[in-house]
Amino acid sequence: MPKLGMQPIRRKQLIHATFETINEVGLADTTMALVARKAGLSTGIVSHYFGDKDGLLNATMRHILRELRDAVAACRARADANPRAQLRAIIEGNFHESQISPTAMRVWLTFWAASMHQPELRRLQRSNDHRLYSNLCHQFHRALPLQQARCAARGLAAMIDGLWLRASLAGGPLDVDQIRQTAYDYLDHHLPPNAH
Amino acid sequence: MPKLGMQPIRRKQLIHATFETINEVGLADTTMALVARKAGLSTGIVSHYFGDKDGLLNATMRHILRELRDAVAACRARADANPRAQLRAIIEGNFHESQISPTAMRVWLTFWAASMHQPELRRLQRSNDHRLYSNLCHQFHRALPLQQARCAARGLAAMIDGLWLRASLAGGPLDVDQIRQTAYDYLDHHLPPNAH
Amino acid sequence: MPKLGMQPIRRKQLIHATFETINEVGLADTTMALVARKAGLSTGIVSHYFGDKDGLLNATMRHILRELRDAVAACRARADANPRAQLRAIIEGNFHESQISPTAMRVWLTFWAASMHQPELRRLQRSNDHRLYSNLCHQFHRALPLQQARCAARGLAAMIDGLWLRASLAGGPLDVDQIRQTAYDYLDHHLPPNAH
Amino acid sequence: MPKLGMQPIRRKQLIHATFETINEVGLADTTMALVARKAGLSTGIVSHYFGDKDGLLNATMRHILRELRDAVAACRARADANPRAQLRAIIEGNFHESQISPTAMRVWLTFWAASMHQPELRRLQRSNDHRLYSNLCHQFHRALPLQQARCAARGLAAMIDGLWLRASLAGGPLDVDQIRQTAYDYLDHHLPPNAH
DNA sequence: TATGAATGAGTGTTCATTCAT
DNA sequence: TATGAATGAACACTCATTCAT
Repeated sequence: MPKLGMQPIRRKQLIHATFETINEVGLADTTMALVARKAGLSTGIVSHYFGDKDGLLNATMRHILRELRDAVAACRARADANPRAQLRAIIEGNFHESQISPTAMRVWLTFWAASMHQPELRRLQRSNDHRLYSNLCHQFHRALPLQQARCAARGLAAMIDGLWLRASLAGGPLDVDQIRQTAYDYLDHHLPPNAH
Repeated sequence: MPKLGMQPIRRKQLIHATFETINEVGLADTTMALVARKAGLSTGIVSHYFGDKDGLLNATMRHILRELRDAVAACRARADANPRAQLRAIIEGNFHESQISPTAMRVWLTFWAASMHQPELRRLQRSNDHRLYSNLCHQFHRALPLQQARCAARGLAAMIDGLWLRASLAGGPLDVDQIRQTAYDYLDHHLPPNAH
Repeated sequence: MPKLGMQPIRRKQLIHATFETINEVGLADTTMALVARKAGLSTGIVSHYFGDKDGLLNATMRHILRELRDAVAACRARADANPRAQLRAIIEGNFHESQISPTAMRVWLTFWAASMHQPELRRLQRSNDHRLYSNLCHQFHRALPLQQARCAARGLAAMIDGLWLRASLAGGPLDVDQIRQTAYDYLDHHLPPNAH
Repeated sequence: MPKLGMQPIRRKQLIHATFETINEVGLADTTMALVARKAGLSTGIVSHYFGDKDGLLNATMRHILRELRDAVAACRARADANPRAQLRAIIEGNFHESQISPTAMRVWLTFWAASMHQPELRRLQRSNDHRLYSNLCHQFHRALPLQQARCAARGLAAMIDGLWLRASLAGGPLDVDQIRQTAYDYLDHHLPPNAH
């Protein structure tokens, strides 16, 4: 018998290598040979586990979005149940240590751009988008009338994406506190002062 | 007998064709042959006017940013000189008719992503970024203390970019009024009520 | 604990799977993985039993030719000993039920074509060819002078192969009676009327 | 301006190189690089003129069939109009100098085999088949009742194909006279003695 | 100024084969 | 005996670029 249970290990290896490669040279210059070499594997193995290049890229994007979702969920679970705390937790999750590395942001933006012309990536992107807006809207609505809640949610969602966007271009290390503070500041201006 | 003065005409033709091609098939699938065909010209002509592919892409990005800058400048020129009106004019310019077509947004995001790994594009991008922040900061500072002005400017810049970002993924026609309203709403919450 | 006596079983399974695969997708698209899957076995097993791909193909061709030879021999054994009956039996064997399925004909022609550039297959093909000619010649010679017998044998051999060839391209079910009749008709024109 | 009118020249070069390559190494080992090298051109040029490999192979098969058709037509034009002469001319054309080189026969059979699994090649093959049968049938019918004419035509068509088939496997130079004689002999046995 | 024929390096992908288990 | 993970050479095809005209 061959070594069993290699599939999840190899998949993780390759997804990680893809992630690193995209960060280093950009999606346009990411070749399967480069990814395979970074993973320390042969080129043929990629097809074995992911079918083709698109399969690998899809899996990588799924992985990124799942990690983001998990980070947000973890922050929210640790936070109080009141709207302000939950909204702060969503912001915190989106700019959590694990998420805001320059690498993560660059790759995330790369996939966002790619999703404009690749239906499968687009689907993933839009469902992720929608979840963020939906969560924000729900929490705002606990403290604001529906119309205002929707407006505030749209604004905060845009700001979170915009902060990622601008951070993706920054050269040096990010000032995470400042980024988070900008978003918290939005909250302070949009939630009623007495809201918890 | 060579026709004289063709250079600006051909350059415009090719930049326009590049713009359209990127919008239709994405940067990854934009080949010089495709661009040339859309422009109704031969493949060889591109090298003649732009040197190589990068030259064409740089020129195209410059063209886009210049149009954005002009739109903002025009809006500001028409507006009152007071901070609120100027800030609204900046927002208005960024989401002006000429700028917010789905096409423009997609191409703009495409270049943003590409700029992460191409120094020349990156330089263009960052200087454009900086101008937006700088303008916002200056206007906010006329109504707010420096620290608050900077924070508000960071927030609004992020929101403007974020609104573009989210709009780039939308399938159908954009609700421009809603987009603009979201940004105006930010202003209302961050400018002192009595500021003009 | 290795199962004993699997060899003949596995070989039959794999040869049959090869036969079916070639018929379905053609030799060019016949991969070992496809054959193995059709046999319900793993890819590695083929090398185990046949060494390599050529070994499998050689074995498959041998199998086909053996079946053809057996079909002819069986028909001849059932027939009268006189030349006409023997010649008809040879024709009958070549177009016997077991041989004239569209599948068999396609695979047979596939190997014929392949044999042009593969010495081992070529050897098999030529020896088979020669046997057909030789048998025909011998029987014709019992009723005709040598020169005429040779000519008739060449003609009938060519006709038999040609009928297979043309049948291999037919789309629908074959009109076996018509095929056989065409060959019998040749006999009637070339054997002396009084020959038995 | 670039050199004009290269298209027909290059196409001929490449088709000829394909023909030679298939003859030498077989279709399975015919790579585009091999063909291009034999033509003294680069690999990219093939796509430029034929789209892809299938396009090149289709064009090559078309070329072969056209040459065969032309050879037959030329022989028939030179022959008397009576059925026997026309039938002999058809045989002569099919085994004309230009057609019966071992090379031509091998390539012809190669395409026949390939046509079993490639719809476009199959279409070409069948239309060619049908023309041969149709021509034979028409001429036989001038000397025989319809039913017998059809039977004779089927037989001669099969014999012609069979003679090609058997010749394709011959190692050395072909005995063309013997091949032709075998087919003429068929005629003599199937046409009424007094037919012209 | 403009063409498009021609190049050839580089890509994703396939697949026979090997081998540890 | 049997598996299937893993390899890497070979393939068809793409495309930016060059250049004779």
